[in-house]
Amino acid sequence: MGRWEPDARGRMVTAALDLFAERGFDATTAGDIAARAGVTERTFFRHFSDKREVLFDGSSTMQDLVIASVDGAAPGVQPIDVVVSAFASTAEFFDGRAEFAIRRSAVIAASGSLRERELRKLDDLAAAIAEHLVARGIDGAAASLIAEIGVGIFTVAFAQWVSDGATRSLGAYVTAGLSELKAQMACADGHLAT
Amino acid sequence: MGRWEPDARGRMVTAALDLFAERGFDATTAGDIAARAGVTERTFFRHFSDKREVLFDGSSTMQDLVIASVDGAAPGVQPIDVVVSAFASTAEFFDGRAEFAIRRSAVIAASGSLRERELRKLDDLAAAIAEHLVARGIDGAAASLIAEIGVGIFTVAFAQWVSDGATRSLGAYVTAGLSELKAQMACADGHLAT
DNA sequence: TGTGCGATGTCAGTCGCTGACATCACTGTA
DNA sequence: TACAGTGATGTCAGCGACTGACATCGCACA
Repeated sequence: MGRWEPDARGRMVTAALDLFAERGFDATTAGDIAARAGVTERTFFRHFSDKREVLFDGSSTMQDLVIASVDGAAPGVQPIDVVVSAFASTAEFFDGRAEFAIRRSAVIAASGSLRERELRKLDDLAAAIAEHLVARGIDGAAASLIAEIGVGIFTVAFAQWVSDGATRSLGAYVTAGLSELKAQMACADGHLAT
Repeated sequence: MGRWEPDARGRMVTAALDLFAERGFDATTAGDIAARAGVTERTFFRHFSDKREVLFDGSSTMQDLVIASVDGAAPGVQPIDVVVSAFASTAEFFDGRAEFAIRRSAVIAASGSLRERELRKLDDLAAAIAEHLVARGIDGAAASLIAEIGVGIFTVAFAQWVSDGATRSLGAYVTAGLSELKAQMACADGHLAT
């Protein structure tokens, strides 16, 4: 896939993250990103379907990890544990990219437009999880609910992980979230609630 | 606030929903909506911050209902029950607008762009709920988690309510969702799971 | 009758995004 | 070595979303 200068795509991702952090998403033009990456605006849009997508280039990797974990779960495991374990399995991926993830997270949080795109990715992920839970024999409505709960736990866990500067593993926050939820539901489990 | 012809805003909402249903969101221009409503494109953008927002004109009403219910909950009630009851309290509002809600829901589901906006509104709602749970003395992390769970339950409940043609009250789906969740968490509660 | 004000219309312009077409760098083949 | 094929890139024209600036209209109130 070599071309003029190699890794045009990677240069665009870096340029975009830098520019969004410097000037903000709205004040950054697609042409600005392309120029800093040494390509044309048209080329930018050939690589990314829209201006936001440049920050979500690796999001399918996470989805693949989660889905693979769901599909690989042993039979008989409680569905909620299947999903939470699936999210916990992404910890290694994120722990190794903590610095990038934190910068990216700050940029996304600062833009309503980018937040919308992130929420959509999470919703797509929830739909995929539900689908694969159904394939495990779980009722459709229950599958959708469990998938949503899993995404909710992950979202809160991720925010805390970022907020704490990624000092502990993301996995710890995910499993703590499940314990917290069980406590809140007045289950016979650990008590972490306030 | 009467002007030339009264209720320009309402006319634009109706025109937009009709056009989106007929041609789809992407194939409808802001100018098309404005023309059918008898105003100018510029006027459309004075009433709505962007093309999508025309379908979310009443979304603050729902948020107000939920937040008021959270604030009005008796002290000592379990946080998860506070939130689920808050969502259940919107049932009357939606039951009375079932036809509109169903049409609107179909239009939104057909457009990725509109789905993103809806997800953002729900996320804003979750953030507001969490904030008001904190005001009730609940720990921040737990508040965020419970708010996310509440939104997840509501989302699934709403989808089922629409899917069933609004034959039963939305409230029934919301409370059933909570029972289902408790069952999934292996709590001492009703068993609705598969 | 006239004056103030808020809602609307008009116009020009930027930016996101796309289709169509030419061009460039590299690859394989004769 | 020369040449054709292929995929990524550059160029250009154009639509639609959105915005700022300014003129105008209709109503209320003195």
